[in-house]
Amino acid sequence: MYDRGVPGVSLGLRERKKQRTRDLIIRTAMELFLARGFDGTTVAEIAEGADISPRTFFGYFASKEDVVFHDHDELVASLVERIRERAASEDAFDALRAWVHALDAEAALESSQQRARRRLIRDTPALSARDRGNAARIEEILAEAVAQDLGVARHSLRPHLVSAAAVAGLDAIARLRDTADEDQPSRSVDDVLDEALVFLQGGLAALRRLPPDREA
Amino acid sequence: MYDRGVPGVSLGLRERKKQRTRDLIIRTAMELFLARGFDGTTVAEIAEGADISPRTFFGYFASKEDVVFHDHDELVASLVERIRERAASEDAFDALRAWVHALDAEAALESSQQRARRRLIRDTPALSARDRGNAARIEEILAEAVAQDLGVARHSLRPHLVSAAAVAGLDAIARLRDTADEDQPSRSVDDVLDEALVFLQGGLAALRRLPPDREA
DNA sequence: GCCAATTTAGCAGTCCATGCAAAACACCAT
DNA sequence: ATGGTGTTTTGCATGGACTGCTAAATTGGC
Repeated sequence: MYDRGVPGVSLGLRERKKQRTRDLIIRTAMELFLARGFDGTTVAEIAEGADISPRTFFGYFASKEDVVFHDHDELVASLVERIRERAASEDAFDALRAWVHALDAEAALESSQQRARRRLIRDTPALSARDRGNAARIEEILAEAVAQDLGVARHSLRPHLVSAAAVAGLDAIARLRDTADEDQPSRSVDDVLDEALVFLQGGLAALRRLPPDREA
Repeated sequence: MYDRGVPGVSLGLRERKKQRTRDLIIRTAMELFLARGFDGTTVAEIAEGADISPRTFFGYFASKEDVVFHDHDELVASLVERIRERAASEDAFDALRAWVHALDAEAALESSQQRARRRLIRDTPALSARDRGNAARIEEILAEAVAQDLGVARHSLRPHLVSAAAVAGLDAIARLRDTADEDQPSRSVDDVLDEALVFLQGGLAALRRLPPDREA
């Protein structure tokens, strides 16, 4: 019943098949979404394309949207882990930067699909909404880590100011990837992240010259 | 056909009735939402309570969600106007602060309903998502104004860092209102806004000590 | 009171999503 | 290989948001 988290090893045949079906659904759905648009694609069509019954689709994904964000949980998990296991010398930003870097290396391989996906999300209102929800979750995670670093309460203002700015930086990076190599490579990921970090560290420094954060 | 924007005056009887129906729908819907939850209330029930046909409901609102955010358009319009008409001596933050203040004064009157509404939004996923979308729109507006102030391009990074932090401050203020007067009044609105402003101005100052913003 | 425009209603239909129970399937021990 | 067992898949029925179309009711102006 329990997956021991070791990937690729010792999955029963059953699990393998489930995994294959899941991948097939994702691949089929994405193709259709890109061809006909998200709203222009029905669950029934995805099911047909993936050779399963419509009902089965919902056994794999709770909603049509979930297919588009199929990797979000992993992504969040990896960020959480990276932050939780950061060295004592690392603050939350260092961990964030390292994480983005690692991600960037992976993503470069399949960047054309990634871009198509981001474009799809961008011009499908339902998906943009969901995407912002995902960003909000990341912001929350960062805020918590920053709160630790600063030694203040989880819900106090400063960590949220900081993490909001950091997420804005991440957003800019995503946008940057979308438009990359259409013209010149434009700014590098590091460049943007650096600027964001300078900004929020400067902001924190300014606050430190004031009375400390009161209240939750 | 055209509403000349003068409120309360010279609206034909037809428009008046429409307005009354609209208000009735809002009032009815909100009561039901608060009593049975957003998901636990059907459009059919709202229609029945407001004495209209279900079909007519959709003549007034494009979706069930829209009822909850019925005032969002006005709100955005008022912010846009306030920012557009700010004095030459005012920057975007000054305008924002003035706007929040004005809003705060109004809202104080019906704060109990406001709080109920915010609670509803907070614990209904669909509504939270929509709310974040609204916040994103405000962030966009602010970013544009800040870009003007800074004399940089609309889509460059800094305005977005700044406006993201500002919106985080607004968020904190909203949260603060939600929990207000359950215990002591806690921090004042100004207090939070000030801190946010110190933060982002400190951030900007730090950036100014670096090469200027390259690229869009 | 009548005409023209607008608002409301009714109806049929699409689509997402869910619960439930039967069928198909895979795994295991014998 | 065979039957038992747990899991996955499926079909069927249902509920609910939302839309297009068309007919009816209402309203304002004359």
